Amino acid sequence: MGVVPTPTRRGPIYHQIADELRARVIGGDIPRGGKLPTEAELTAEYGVNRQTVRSALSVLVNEGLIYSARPQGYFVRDGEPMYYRPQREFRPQPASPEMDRFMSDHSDLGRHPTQTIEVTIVDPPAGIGERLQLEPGEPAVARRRVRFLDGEPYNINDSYYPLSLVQDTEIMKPGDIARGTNQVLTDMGYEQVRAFDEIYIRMPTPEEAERLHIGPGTPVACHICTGVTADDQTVRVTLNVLPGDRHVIVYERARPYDHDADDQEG
Amino acid sequence: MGVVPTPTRRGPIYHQIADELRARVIGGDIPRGGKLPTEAELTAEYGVNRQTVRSALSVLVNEGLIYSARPQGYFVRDGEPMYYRPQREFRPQPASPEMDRFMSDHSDLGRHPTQTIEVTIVDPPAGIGERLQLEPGEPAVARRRVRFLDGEPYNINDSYYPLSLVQDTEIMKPGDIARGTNQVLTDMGYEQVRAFDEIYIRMPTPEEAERLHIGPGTPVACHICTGVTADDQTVRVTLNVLPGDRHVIVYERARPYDHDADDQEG
DNA sequence: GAGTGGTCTAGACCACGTA
DNA sequence: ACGTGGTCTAGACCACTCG
Repeated sequence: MGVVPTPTRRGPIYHQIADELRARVIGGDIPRGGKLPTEAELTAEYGVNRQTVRSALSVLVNEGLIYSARPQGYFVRDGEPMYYRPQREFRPQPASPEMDRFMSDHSDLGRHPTQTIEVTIVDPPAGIGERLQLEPGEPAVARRRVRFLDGEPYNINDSYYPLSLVQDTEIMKPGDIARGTNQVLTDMGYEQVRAFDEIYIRMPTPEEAERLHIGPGTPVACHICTGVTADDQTVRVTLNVLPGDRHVIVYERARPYDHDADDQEG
Repeated sequence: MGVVPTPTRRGPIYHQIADELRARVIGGDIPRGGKLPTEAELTAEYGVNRQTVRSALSVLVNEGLIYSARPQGYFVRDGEPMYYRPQREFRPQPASPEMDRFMSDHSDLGRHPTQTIEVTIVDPPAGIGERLQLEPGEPAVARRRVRFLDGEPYNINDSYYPLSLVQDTEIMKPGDIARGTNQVLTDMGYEQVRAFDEIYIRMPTPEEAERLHIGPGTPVACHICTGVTADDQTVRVTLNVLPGDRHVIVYERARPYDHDADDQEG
């Protein structure tokens, strides 16, 4: 019944086929962006049913190693991720205050940044209300943005504010705010002096997958930033959703350190 | 042909079934840790073939929402992630220098931390050699650790050093180093004054999945830390692999900031 | 032994994009 | 028109764990 490529057959057939195809890809036999054999060819090559071949291929798709482009076939994934730099230090105002850092960072690189902004009053999603210290049922204002580079979605950036705080302020205005929303809050007497950052890693929800054009096998990082005033009042929660195939989160630490989860072993 | 649950049928049947089951889980009809109907029951309920039901369930498994525990059935995922805190600031030596931060952080919480350490001379994996500024073929020393909490794998922590730098030093010794490896390097005249951090998000390799007991639908964060001396010499690269279902990366920013990828919109 | 999910086969029809 | 992958059915055997 067909060629048995691995004499040491371990586990189900589709695992063996997936292992061999993975080795071909990683070993460079099939280059980046290259085309895999068709399902029919693999069916003949391994002498198994088409569904078995499909099971093997779906393993690699779910690993994010390959993708299918019907009806052209399966291809090895390619593409370098962008850099995502959480801001660590106080820095001077940018040259053009009407353009935010995302916009100015990327327009330098010859890429064309665009974004959509939408402001709504919402019942805050799970987790957001708690971080904003809202009573159950208390509404929040959501400034939702999707950012694009050269027309491709780059990330989701949704900021939430207590409605009681920002009602009838500039923050409710859809569209750019020249000063920046944090400055608006500062001018209102709510300067943020601390921020808590959390990064969760998970698979996208179907809604996120659609909003960001995320394919199978692609996780997202969920960066939640909570801004707090000197009075320990939470005035803002920002939710960033970053597709894993398009981002590297990078930052630099300028001071020496002695103890680090990375490398210290007492 | 069975009950059609959604009068507005969009897309393939297994998507519709997956959507309905997802709604049941998210809506709380099936609580955390609760059991889903069996494949046979769903087959009867929806009047479709078992493979169609399995396709729907595999969608939710790959989203990380449910898991299967044969032969008990499918269950809604549960479990709170641990905190992972990249160190940001200089901090004093811990009370017990022979125990690293991972160990002391978690023994406080009534969890039992353990780790395995293994030191080998290796041809550095892709990406590591470049970061260490090694010539092609030049070997590196790998200190590989897997850390456990209560016997369950928590993360992978592999540090790489140029062999030419650390040959015949304490770093080659498998097992704990009382001073800490960074202190050893400092005492050798290679104090690290800067570090570059990169976080990649992706699905685990099969080897990582096995080493860390990672189930389907669980992405990993890959935290790469590159330590540099005042002479711009790279003396260490650490590779952390964190399963997404067991970690939240958290940190606090103590200074105000005006421009931030999170929230600034000029 | 009974019931679960895991794997595999055989065959069929469809939607889609390219040629 | 053709070949691609996407979906679906029908039926079968297996390994495992539980009662």
